[in-house]
Amino acid sequence: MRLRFAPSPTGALHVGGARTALYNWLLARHDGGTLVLRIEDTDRERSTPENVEQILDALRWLQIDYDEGPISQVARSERHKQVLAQLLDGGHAYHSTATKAEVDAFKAEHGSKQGFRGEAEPSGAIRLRVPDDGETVVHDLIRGDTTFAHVHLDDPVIARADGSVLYNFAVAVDDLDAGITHVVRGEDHLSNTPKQLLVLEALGAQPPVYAHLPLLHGSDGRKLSKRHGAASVQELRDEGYLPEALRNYMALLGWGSQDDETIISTDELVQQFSIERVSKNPAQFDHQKLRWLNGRYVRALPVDELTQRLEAFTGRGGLRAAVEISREKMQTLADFWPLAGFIFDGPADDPAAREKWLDEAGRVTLRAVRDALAPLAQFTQSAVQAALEGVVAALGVKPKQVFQPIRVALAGRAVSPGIFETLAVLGRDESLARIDRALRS
RNA sequence: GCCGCUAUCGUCUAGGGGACUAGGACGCCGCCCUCUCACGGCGGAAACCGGGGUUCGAAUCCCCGUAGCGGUACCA
Repeated sequence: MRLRFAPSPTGALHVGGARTALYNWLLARHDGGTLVLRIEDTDRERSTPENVEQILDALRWLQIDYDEGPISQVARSERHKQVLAQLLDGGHAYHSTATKAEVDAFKAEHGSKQGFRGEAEPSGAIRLRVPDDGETVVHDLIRGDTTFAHVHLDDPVIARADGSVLYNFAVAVDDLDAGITHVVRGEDHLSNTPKQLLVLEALGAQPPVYAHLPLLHGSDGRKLSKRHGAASVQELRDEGYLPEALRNYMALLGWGSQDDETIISTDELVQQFSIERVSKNPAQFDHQKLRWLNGRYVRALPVDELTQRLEAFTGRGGLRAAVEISREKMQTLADFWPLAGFIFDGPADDPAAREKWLDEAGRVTLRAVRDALAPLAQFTQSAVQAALEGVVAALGVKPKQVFQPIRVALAGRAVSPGIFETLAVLGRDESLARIDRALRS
């Protein structure tokens, strides 16, 4: 199998494109095949080096690698010109100066169901000659056969008047030259496929096998865009998602394993993935489910590994102890600092929490807590726990009445990692200092 | 407008003629666990787009309708 991922560098890589890349990668790795990366940069207006770099960066982060490329499509313009000449010589294509208005006029005259047919002219853009009769059938691994009657097709422009080639032509030639056996791409290309097939047929070439993936939609059922929150791979990375979790989630968007499992490692995906099981209907991208799935992956990570990732994510060091006590409460890497940042930056400022838990009764309790903690020989989690449970028993109050004031004194908020763990991580001096500060304020 | 694709809980899906009183997961609701928040456990509400066929029998096959989406560029 020779597959390809062929993004157009007109913006950041979005999850839709990332999923297409993933599916191609999964198929290539499953089969021991080859994945070719091609950059479809024939739109010179919108294609930029920055966008190319963004795509490469996104693929690197996702750990989706490729075996050949990246190949720039414009770099192949000599070959494209050569094939263009071949089609012109063979009478399969012709120059035409017909404008959009003229095409519309043609249809008005011949009926809206009649595709445009032009006359050969000495100059102008180049159109592919579509046969008047007959049909082109797209054989699709996911959708079965789709028939396109030639009479409905316009003679497509395959090269601009300046000689530069257009997508439907370049794709067909490049896939052919790269020896691509399977074209796996979004369903938005299904209607383009007969044009590409016609180019290949004019060249007398054998077409690849096609598989058109269902499109990805946002939460409102419409095309995924900025409106739906993070839509690019970079944004997802910045929101603290793990690449392995994102791969798992994207795989599930349009595909289900036989036993309908939800958590599937990348290795298992490589083993199980098959194009035949890809569904035909569009899927909506659901941040909620991704968050949940990411939480599962976060919790499955060894503490050292998670610490390393969080240190890279936050740009801070010495996080291990804080990570250990807060990992159960995180769903994304971005959740860490709001939850545990107080350990390093000092207590947060939450007036509502102070008012509720550091009232007169809270302060009385906090003093008792201080007296119980100060003389501890070992300031370990278990020693702290024993001491505090002693305070609870001695005061005869609910545990919460003792723990919440401590929590607010240490963290400045009513939410934090477990209180025994937090005290142990902060250590005696810092803990007592924070308690004293709370009592003074 | 024309061409085409699609149609199972709110969402992602399992299902490929009888095993379906339609299963799982996210989310939601309730209970349990509990020092907060989470995690975890248990339970619950929630779907076969509509209409015709085919068949002894249809979520599954066919047709029509409807809806959504895609294409219809000298964009990709």
